[in-house]
Amino acid sequence: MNDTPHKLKDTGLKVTGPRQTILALFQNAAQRHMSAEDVYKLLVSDNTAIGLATVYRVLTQFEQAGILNRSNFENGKAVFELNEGKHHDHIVCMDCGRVEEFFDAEIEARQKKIAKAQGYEIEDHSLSLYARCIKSGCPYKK
Amino acid sequence: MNDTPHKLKDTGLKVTGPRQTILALFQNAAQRHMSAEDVYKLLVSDNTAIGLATVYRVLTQFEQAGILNRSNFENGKAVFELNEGKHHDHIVCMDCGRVEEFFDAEIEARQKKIAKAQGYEIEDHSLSLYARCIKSGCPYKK
DNA sequence: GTATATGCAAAACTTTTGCATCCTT
DNA sequence: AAGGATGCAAAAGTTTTGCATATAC
Repeated sequence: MNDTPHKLKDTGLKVTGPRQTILALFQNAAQRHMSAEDVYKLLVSDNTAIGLATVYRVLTQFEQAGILNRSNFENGKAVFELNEGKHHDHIVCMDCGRVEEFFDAEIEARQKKIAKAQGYEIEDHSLSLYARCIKSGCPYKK
Repeated sequence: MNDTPHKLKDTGLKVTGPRQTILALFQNAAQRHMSAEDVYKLLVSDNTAIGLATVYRVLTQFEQAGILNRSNFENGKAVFELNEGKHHDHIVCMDCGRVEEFFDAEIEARQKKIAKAQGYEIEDHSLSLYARCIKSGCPYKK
């Protein structure tokens, strides 16, 4: 059931307490997208003593190991989410901060085509839509 | 020829030395995309004494006035460019840092459609392709 | 036992703000 | 003359780093 240790070992990272805790946090937390500060606060509220510096180090290592993905939204803080192998882009609600995901093959295809036409080979890309909910679920809907 | 004062007056901003200098800098500089630090360094190398805090304030005011556009690339620093009324997205070269622009009506249309389908109305968006030059112009080409 | 990880504090880096002074209108 | 703008220094916010100690293998 708890395959966290295996997942860590697979990457060559030592299986330490902080790493297991933080990985489990992403696997179980209510919110899928979290900043370093979000993670740290969750740990504190769980009475789990992990230093903020360790949180940053672990998040960076997890990103390099392919366990997490990092995104930079317009608020200036990096947010992380579990990498489940399916690339996607984001819609960020400007009212409530909720983050949803989407994937569009046509946008992906056109990006490649455009880059190539301008003489580039895409290594990575980031597409974020900043929007306002028009559905009823948004708690901050005007 | 120098319509800088008019452009500033039109926005309701007072025509001050720093504002004229910084606007002229964007109108004449070799690079179209500049961070606050880039601007500040250019000013220093021109022996123009403008405080870094003023640079930040002016850039923010110019953005709010619609004179400049702000983008956040993955390096964590905001970059500004002249707003010439034509929305576009960016290709950032990961070797040399060069920034190119593109616009694709189809991508724009699909973004709107996707947001709507998920219950959002787009307010803004940011699309950046991180890529490597395959043409000869890149000075850092491998 | 050795190499790596962690915690804490300090530092780095970008951006913002308080306040006295100066400048535009 | 009055309100807004600027400069400087200090502060704020996020992320990184140095170093002594603790932990995994």
